[in-house]
Amino acid sequence: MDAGSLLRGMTEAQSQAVQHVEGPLLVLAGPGSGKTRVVTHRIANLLHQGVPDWQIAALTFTNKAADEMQLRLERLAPGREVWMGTFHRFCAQLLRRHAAMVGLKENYSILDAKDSLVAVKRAVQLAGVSTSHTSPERIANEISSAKNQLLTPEILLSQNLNPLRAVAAQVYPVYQRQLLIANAVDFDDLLLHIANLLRQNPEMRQQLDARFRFLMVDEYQDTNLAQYAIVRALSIDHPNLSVTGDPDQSIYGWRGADVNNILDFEKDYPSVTCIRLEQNFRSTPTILAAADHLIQHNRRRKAKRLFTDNLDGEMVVLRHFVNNYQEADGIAEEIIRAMAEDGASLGDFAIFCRTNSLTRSLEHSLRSRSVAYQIVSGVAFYQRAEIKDLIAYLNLINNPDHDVALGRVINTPPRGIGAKTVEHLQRYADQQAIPMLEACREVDQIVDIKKRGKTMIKKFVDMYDLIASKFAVPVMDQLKFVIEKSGYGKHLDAIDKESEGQSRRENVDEFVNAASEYDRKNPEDGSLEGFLEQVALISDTDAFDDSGQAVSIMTLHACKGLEFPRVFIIAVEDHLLPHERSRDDEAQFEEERRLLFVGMTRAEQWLQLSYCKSRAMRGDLRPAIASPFLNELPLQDMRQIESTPRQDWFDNEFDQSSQFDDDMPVFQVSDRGSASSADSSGDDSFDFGANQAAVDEFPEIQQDTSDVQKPADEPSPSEAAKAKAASFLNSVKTAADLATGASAPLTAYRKGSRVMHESYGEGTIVKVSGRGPKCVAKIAFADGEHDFRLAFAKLQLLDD
DNA sequence: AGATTGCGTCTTTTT
DNA sequence: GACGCAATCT
Repeated sequence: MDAGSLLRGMTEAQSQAVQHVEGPLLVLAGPGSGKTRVVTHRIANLLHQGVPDWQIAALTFTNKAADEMQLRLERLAPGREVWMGTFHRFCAQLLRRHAAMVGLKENYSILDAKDSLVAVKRAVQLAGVSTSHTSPERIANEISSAKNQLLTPEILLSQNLNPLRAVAAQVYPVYQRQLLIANAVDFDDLLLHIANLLRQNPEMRQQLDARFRFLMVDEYQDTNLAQYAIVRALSIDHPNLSVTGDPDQSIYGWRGADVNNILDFEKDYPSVTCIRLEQNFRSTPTILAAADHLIQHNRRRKAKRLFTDNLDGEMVVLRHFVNNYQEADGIAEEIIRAMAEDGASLGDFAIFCRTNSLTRSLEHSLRSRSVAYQIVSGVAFYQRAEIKDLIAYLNLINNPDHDVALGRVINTPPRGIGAKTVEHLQRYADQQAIPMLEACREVDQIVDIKKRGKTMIKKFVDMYDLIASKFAVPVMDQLKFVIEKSGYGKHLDAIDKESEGQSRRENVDEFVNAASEYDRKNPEDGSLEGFLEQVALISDTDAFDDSGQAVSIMTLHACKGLEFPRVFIIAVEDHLLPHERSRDDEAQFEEERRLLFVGMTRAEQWLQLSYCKSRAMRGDLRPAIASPFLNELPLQDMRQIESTPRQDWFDNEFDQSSQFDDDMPVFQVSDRGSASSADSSGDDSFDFGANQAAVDEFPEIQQDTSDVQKPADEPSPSEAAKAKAASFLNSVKTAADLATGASAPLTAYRKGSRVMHESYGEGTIVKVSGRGPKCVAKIAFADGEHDFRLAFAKLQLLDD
């Protein structure tokens, strides 16, 4: 491809950016302004100008963004290999080469957030600090933010201001020391170590600066101090740094991102060329105007003018619903309607929400209508217990010092090595400052461990040596060997037999496939180490499949960088968007506004915002209030749809005869209103108004309730009991919704079991009898009919 | 040792 | 609703 055709169809501003070769470049790119296109074309142009592949590196925040760029570049400049990837991957690979300089070995492991929390907990114990007024999570958070700001343990100790920081400062050095012993790093360390290396080794910095002569950073508004330091250090002798971003899309302030990095870029590099991409090629003018209207309300902001030549489209919809179930149903219905009438396809739709927990009712509604969906960043595949277990085995093989991994597998499957024994092992390891596997090998030295424990540990070490002896074979073979020899396979089969539900074995098989896929892609340089690195740095957002025929559901954070023809944003309500934890601080409040801005600007043709009158959260039905952001939209130009209230059971007279009305739609059968959700009645933010009325009106029901929940030792109903009664009524309402002949996805507790979510899949309701706590529904499933009883707070499967 | 159960706590966003 | 923890049972 020649230089001329690289510019075809580009605006003046775009082609200027593409043609920029030497010197710092700042591209302020509004949403949908063709930023990725500009970046990839610029890389192609650099190559065309004779810049060697290896002198260029493009840093992104997600693997998906990197893959997308890679793909597009391949079309522009086939066969050229430019390094593209996330900040974390970039640092991980550099660190492999220079591990020794920070006291690590090159086979170091990367801890994910969960693993790192485990390590922090251990460090808290060892440091001997009290967590009475804080939690390991908070401490971990504090350490993480310290790392993001490039603060060493020493600095943190010297400037302890608030009590939480002071505690974190005590734990931080202990934690760091343990990570070194375990030959491991956490996510933040990847950046921190590299930033420190670059600062402390001028020679190495110089070399790398020369090596990565042309550096590009995407989403620059989301860089934190560590990332900033790295980028700057690599652009001193060769300041061919090009950054793209949009201050209005900065949504990671909570993670240490600093918008000033982009706002002050011109100060850092006075000779910068600044280009603004303000023309939007994505959305209709109506959508763009609504988003622009909103973002104008941010005070701390660089003024920007967004415009588009696109044709006018439908009005933005602002829709109100009675509750979240209706909201979910309404969206599902709209999707079905748009597909039937407007020729839309499943992949056109996306649903965004503020928090992950909001996806639940959506799932129910879509599944019950057989609308295919994918949840981006839901319960992650790699976070499932069985997958994490296997990864831990592999980690321990690759890095025998990995204590977190050892802690995870030493008694999984059960090998008779109990908590007490592990504790003794850990203490010994801490004393000797050695990894725990080492301690296992020296188990004879540990006086506290009984003979039986010693034998068990020796057996475990033998097993380890066996599975670790297969080093340097394809990862898939290694994995299969582990599954067989560790006894984990048998263990899994036992579990799968025990609980009929989803098969863990299937997940494991999928993981084995992933391993074989890795082997196939890396026939030469494939190694366990590489596989583990890839697995550690993969994010759930990356699993998003845009070719698939499915509706996409994701958080507002996950939607950045994506676009969809039709977008729904749900729960635009106060305390959710803006989130209650971000309401008080103005900077955070503005970030919430940007979050909504990002969501709105993903839409190409059609956009709906919705909010509810009440929303079920944590088992309780809570009143919801419209988001203040809604008043900042051009409402007169939008289509507002009010809810048409369904006959809600507790909104009206309690009419017993109509309880099992056959026409009543089935909403959701679930275990709403759990017994543990009590004691919230004292809280002003809870309103049991409607339910409370029912409680007062039907004392006999309340009597039933207290019978079920408490063995008659409480004389008069407390506020808490009333609240429990209210949520109980909620459950009864659910039973009332069971209409004969309807089909419903059913999730239930198995009687007497702690197993949550025993899913029975789709079933048809054959018969409903009784009511209240005695209500029994007979439901036919593929494997036959089962009776379900709605007991207090739980849907129970009766004995077979 | 291991399984089970009840209880208390926390629940935003993620590389 | 999810999870960790501690008390209790098998």
